[in-house]
Amino acid sequence: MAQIKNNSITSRDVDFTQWYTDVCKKAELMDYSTVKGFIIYRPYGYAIWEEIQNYLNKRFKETGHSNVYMPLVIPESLFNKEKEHVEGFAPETLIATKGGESTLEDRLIIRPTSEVLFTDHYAKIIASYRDLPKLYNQWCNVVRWEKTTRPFLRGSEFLWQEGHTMHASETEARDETLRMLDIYDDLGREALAVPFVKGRKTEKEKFAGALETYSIEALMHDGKALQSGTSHYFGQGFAKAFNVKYLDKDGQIKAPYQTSWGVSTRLIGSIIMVHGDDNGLVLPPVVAPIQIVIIPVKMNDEESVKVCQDLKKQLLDEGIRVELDLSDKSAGWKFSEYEMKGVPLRLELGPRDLALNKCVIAKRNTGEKLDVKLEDVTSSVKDLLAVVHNEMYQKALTFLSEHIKEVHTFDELEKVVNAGGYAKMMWCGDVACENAIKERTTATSRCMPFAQIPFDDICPICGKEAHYVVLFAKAY
RNA sequence: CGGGGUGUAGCGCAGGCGGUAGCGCGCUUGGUUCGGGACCAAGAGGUCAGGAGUUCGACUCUCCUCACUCCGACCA
Repeated sequence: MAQIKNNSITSRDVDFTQWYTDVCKKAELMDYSTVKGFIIYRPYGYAIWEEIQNYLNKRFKETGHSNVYMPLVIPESLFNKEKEHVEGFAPETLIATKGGESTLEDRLIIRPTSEVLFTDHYAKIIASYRDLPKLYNQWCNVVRWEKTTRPFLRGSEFLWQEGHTMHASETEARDETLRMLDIYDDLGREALAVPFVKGRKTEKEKFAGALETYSIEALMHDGKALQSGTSHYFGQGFAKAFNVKYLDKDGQIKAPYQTSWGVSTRLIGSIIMVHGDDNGLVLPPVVAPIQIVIIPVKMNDEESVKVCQDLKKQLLDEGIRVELDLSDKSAGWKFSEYEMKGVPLRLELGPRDLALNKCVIAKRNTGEKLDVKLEDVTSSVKDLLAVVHNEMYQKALTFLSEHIKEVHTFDELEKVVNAGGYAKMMWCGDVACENAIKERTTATSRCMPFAQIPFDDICPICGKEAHYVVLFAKAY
């Protein structure tokens, strides 16, 4: 009945950082490799990523995007064409300088992002307004030479998708930027059970080379924010730098308007830190590699094993990701193991259940155990998966709303960000105020939320007139 | 790049006075178990991170190097 104390992981409230690392490893999501900052995505962790891919690929294709694949390397000469972009990424590029025995004249940058490659390619394939829009996406890995690394949150290499699009009009490109941000928001609400704050980045925080950057921000259990996805509007900057042009209907040569957008395996970190507890991972059903695990309580009881196998087949037929664990570990060990791995539902079945023609289904998120008649298992499981998702989302949403607080003074802001959560502040728009906040509290501006409802006239930092509602928080 | 920490069996850790290494978990085999991380028995498993120095002798002392990890500055 009672939750067993799990000695193998650190408690969340004792040391959140250690808890996070413990979960990543003990739930078998990843392992460290021999190269710093490069992790091994183990099958269970990679499967979560595959479920995220499934969701997004469906949405991307519905909205007219095609998947492509670009090279891993970017010639340095090409990379240098867009100035702000270069300055933003130069400090963290990994560069290949040698091919075989010969030194490379034009060094090859391992892509940190692929704006350059896409734009260069677009210059070749776009000639007419009839060629627009171009809606491409790629799933790949990128490399950024990070100083400090943490599994899924910040790695020298990570997996992501990057969409890159070209449009004939500014309006269309701006719409695209926001449409994709909405899809990310849907991903959070419908699949990850993670509520995001959507908004625009300040000048200081926006992407190198973009005119505008929008982001989805999630709030972790320890009160720190995590930028979980971004969508950028580039205007014609890259297009002009890379000489992308087309002949419009009116006979004029024009440069197209560009966007890019991406989410990465960082989302896995966000799932872990939003939903996890002291017994380990808690996975939202939509992306859980195993949605329900069946555990026969008495291993060598032929009758219950047979019923378990029948139930497994029924669930499989309904498209539910089910696993039946017939290994010779004890039932208690299995309970703990699948809790650690965050499996949303567990079905227990033993002789005592069989006598009553029922089984027990336990919900990972609440620990509740329910008696379910054997003939109702399939329909109950479907319902329960939906219930678990909703409960997880609502819980996270409540936590988020309780951790957004309006502040009117610097002291209040400091108190809020130190306690964990977002300080909602009216801001003048001057980067000097952002810098002052960062210096004193280490918190940064996360975004200017779309719902801009002013609640004060002056910026508490400098005392000048305030124009924007901004959220500040300590962030990963 | 600055500051700390750790490197001994797959994992987590002991160890010492300088004399060539041990515990727990895990793993293998056999048996008994099975409703919240079962138990018994028998096994396998080690260039003590690397290099140099001191010494008759270094896993232990000295110096250097490397790796990983955590905290800051930078980023998804």
